[in-house]
Amino acid sequence: MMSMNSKQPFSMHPILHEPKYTPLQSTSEAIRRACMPSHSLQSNIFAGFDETLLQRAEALAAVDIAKSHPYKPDATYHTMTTMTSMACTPTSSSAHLHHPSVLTSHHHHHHPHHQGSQGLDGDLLDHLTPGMSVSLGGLPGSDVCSTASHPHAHMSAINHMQQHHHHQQAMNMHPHSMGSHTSLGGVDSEPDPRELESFAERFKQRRIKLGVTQADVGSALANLKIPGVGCLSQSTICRFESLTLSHNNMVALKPILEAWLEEAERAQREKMTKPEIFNGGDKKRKRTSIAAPEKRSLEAYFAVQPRPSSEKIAAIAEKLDLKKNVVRVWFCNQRQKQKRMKFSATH
DNA sequence: ATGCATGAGGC
DNA sequence: CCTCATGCATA
Repeated sequence: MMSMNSKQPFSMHPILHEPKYTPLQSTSEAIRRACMPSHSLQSNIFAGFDETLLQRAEALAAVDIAKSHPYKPDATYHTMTTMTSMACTPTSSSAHLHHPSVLTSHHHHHHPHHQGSQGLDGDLLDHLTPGMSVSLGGLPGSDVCSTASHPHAHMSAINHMQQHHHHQQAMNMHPHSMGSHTSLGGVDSEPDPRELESFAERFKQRRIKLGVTQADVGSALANLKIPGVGCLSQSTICRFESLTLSHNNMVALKPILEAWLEEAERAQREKMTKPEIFNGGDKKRKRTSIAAPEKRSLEAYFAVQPRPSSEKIAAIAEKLDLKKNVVRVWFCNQRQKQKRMKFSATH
């Protein structure tokens, strides 16, 4: 996580695909964010609601937090409570033709246990502010993708198989060839976390050696034209390298990134000569920021009830003066985080 | 590097 | 409405 790859490739120009964006995003309603001075206890907003839980949660959280938490610096949004700059993230809504791919790898193996230990996510983020490699959008460089060029590509799923809650699972479906892994004895699956971890490390190292940013890799993936595989974002590449994806996701992505790496190094050998530039346009989307105090409350509620009902979410939203959907999504994301695998300790 | 968000697919 | 995989916007 703390590694930095400040790699800003010079000017490479691939031929890549175009940034496919969705011109319009959703989020229709506007954000009201009024200021509620009386944040403390003005409980009871909704009649039929059980506010006891909330109050207890807050109390609990207060204690918990107070007694032992340095807390994360993460919240850069200091205590300037709401109403500051953030505003709506409207960007209207409508179509969204994008469904990247759903690369999932089957076997879910759940580690029903601990792991992160972030009841309140204290160590979820120990990021140091790196300020590096951010070479998004625009020019995906990397001549790695020498040949072919073609605009967009994506969608299609390689395999989906998620959530099989209480059952055991497994079917098999794999992303497809490209040789990667074992497959010796039994089936081809090799969820071996150790291998994944080392691959991720190796991948990053070689990627940097190639002078390619995470964003470049993501874009370049489309050039591999692997059926069902389009490009990926810098975020995903970053998460892959830092192992902050679910195990299944790591397993599914590995062969793809492995293929890219192979191709990239091959291409590097026969060197470039395919100058071309390309650029993309842009669009905006605003990201909502939840202030630290609110975030603390959310964490408190989460500790007590990770899966609040719709009504509770509404009440919480009301109390914190956040949009209900923001709260709902926050809980979803929190659950994902709580669940996500950080192999480090799992073996 | 990560927070908040969207959307597909499942139940 | 959830889970999961991903992404945009940001710090």
